[in-house]
Amino acid sequence: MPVQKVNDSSDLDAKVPSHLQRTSITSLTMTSEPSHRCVKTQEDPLQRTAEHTSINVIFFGTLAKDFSQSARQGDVVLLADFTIKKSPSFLRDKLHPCQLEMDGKDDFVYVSVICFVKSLPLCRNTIYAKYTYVPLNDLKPRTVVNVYGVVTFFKQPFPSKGSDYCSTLKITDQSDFKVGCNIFSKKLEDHPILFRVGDIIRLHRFKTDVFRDSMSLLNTFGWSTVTFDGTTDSPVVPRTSSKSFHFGESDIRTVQELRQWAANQSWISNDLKVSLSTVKPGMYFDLTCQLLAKAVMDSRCILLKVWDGTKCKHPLLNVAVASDALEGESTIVKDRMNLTANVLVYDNHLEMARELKPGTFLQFYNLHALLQRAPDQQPDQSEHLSFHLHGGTSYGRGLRSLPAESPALQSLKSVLEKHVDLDEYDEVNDGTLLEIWYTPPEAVGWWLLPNDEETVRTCEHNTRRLTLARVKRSTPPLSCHVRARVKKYKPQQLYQCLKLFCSNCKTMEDVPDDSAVAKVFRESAKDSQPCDEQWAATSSASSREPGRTISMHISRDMVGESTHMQLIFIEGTTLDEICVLSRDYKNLVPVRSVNSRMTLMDLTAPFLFSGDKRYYGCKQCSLNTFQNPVFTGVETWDEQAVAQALGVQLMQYRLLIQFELEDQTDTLEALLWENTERFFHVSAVDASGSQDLQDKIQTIMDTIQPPDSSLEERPWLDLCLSVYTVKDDDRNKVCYQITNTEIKEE
DNA sequence: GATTAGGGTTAG
Repeated sequence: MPVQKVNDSSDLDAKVPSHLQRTSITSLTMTSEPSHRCVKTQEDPLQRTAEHTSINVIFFGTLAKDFSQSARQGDVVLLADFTIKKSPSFLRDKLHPCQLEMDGKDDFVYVSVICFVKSLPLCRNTIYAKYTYVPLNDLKPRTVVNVYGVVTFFKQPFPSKGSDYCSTLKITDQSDFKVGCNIFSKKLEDHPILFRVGDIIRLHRFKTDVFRDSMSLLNTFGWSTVTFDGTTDSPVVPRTSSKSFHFGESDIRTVQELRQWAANQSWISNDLKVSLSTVKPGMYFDLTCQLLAKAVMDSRCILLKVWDGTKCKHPLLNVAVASDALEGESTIVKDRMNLTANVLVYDNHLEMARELKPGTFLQFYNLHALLQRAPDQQPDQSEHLSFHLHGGTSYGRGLRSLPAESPALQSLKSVLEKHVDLDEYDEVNDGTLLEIWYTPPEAVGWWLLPNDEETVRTCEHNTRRLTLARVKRSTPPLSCHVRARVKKYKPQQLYQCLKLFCSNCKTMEDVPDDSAVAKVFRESAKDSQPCDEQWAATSSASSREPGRTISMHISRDMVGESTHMQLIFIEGTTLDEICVLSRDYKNLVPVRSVNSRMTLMDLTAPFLFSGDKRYYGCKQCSLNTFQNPVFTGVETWDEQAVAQALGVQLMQYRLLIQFELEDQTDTLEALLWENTERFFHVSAVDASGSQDLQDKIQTIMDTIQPPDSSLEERPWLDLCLSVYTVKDDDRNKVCYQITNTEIKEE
């Protein structure tokens, strides 16, 4: 006879064959007449020790297989035609002195399938043992009981000094008695699933005892726990890792009654929820949040970057982590809005933190808010708020992930949804939302605007700060402000940033290198005879090289004037020689002789040496008025006056650097051109003759873009940008220039 | 197979 199923245990009675008589387990003895007996029993009844209400049943052969496939724990079964044997395990298991063996082909079993709930909805016509729950004020020492309670304190399971994890909790009920409870189990998943104070717990088969004058509970053989959210009016959903457990309408009622009662208790109703917007420095508090990113700091510390969608009133500490060490999304946008809390998780909590995946909802218990200074922060800057989950389990300190459907998360999720545009921002690199952050400080609070840039803007206008992505979408002409880092710059050889610029024809060219200039000098000095000009007084000397004469000419117009030594024309020197001479003479104009007439050198060479400086003329725009120069009416000869007298279009020294700027939204190439001298606090012409000033520029560039630095190591620049168009092959090309910005001086 | 803990702050 195979195992058969019926829908209701009351149907079992109808299945009892007429020749058999039903009996109870307690009345079974070794002398019972088996062929006339059948028993109705249920697995795992409650009160099984005292009256031997529990009996071991052993199935053999196909019956064993059928039964194991049909029956589950808690089912009511009808057994017939069994054999009664002495129980070999009686002394050990304290169950019935007998056991039943089912091995014959005539034996039969009916199984009444009762409903095991994994989740609601309930199966209504279920039958299960009548569990009795003892009010907490009625507990007697050294008994095994079932209780319901509201959790007033709990610790997440922690490793005990023994072999198991230990959950420690305290519960209460309508009697207002507080009872401590310890649960030991090797398996973490068997521990009660508790999220917060106010949760409701049902304990089955817990042993009572007295400890320090109050009752305590300890799990004992056959124990189980089920927990429920304590929120009134929320669905009563049992939380357990167990695949089968009893759960009925009376449980729902009990949970609802406890919820209602607890809601009016001061210890729970006064428990105000702390968020990032309400946390105060020094506080220990519980935080419900979402994990954004994590990074292992060292063997005893993990950084969790979290948010709860609320904006902290204190500046939040940002713990810098190399991007490749960070698991999870970039928090840059949320950092800027003071939405990201950096939580340092220590010691015993690492075991839990290691398993967490970004995106998970988290509950921290006894998190410590601490004001501290970042390592690179100046003492005069305000301290930032950091969060520490210290080692240990005092005050229930710990953390756990929360299932997304948890009622405790409903308010968090609705707050986070209001920031859904931030995620959108991350996806499309759109700067729209950053405008909140980029509005002027007085509008949003000083703490949102760091003052850690290497540059300072000098412009008067108060235009909004934009992201680079926004700048790129804007329509020129436009002035705007950006906060960006230097990704790259050109030229990498900084001496190449020094340019010659003709303000007349807008030609720009590199400063010729010395070898090119020296060549012009050599060619000019070759086989030349000193020129002979009526307007000039000349003195000549032989050089060391045969056939080369060095001549100096001074304008006769100037002889007798105080300025006569201010402008000297020199012929037949090498580049090196004129450099040496220029130390002693204010203005040296190198010339050559063409058919005995004085002529300027090829304008590849400087037309004027003045101390350390060399001045060049524009090849396109210089007029050849040297035939009849006029040297009167000039008080002080400078490069302008000399150029004018010689009919030379003076080229200006300029510094040109092309930056590749970068922020979290985009990159953009911007020139430092018209504003370069102000930016570096260096004049281009001075830099042309000074190694010190060139070194200064190099030092500044090494500060804003340290060699071999990662992006995070590079400082932010607060920049004023000018967006404009230039014609390029009849097409309008949009250009960007850094204007009104200076490097901060130390 | 007994034991573990039995709430009450790290000190980064």
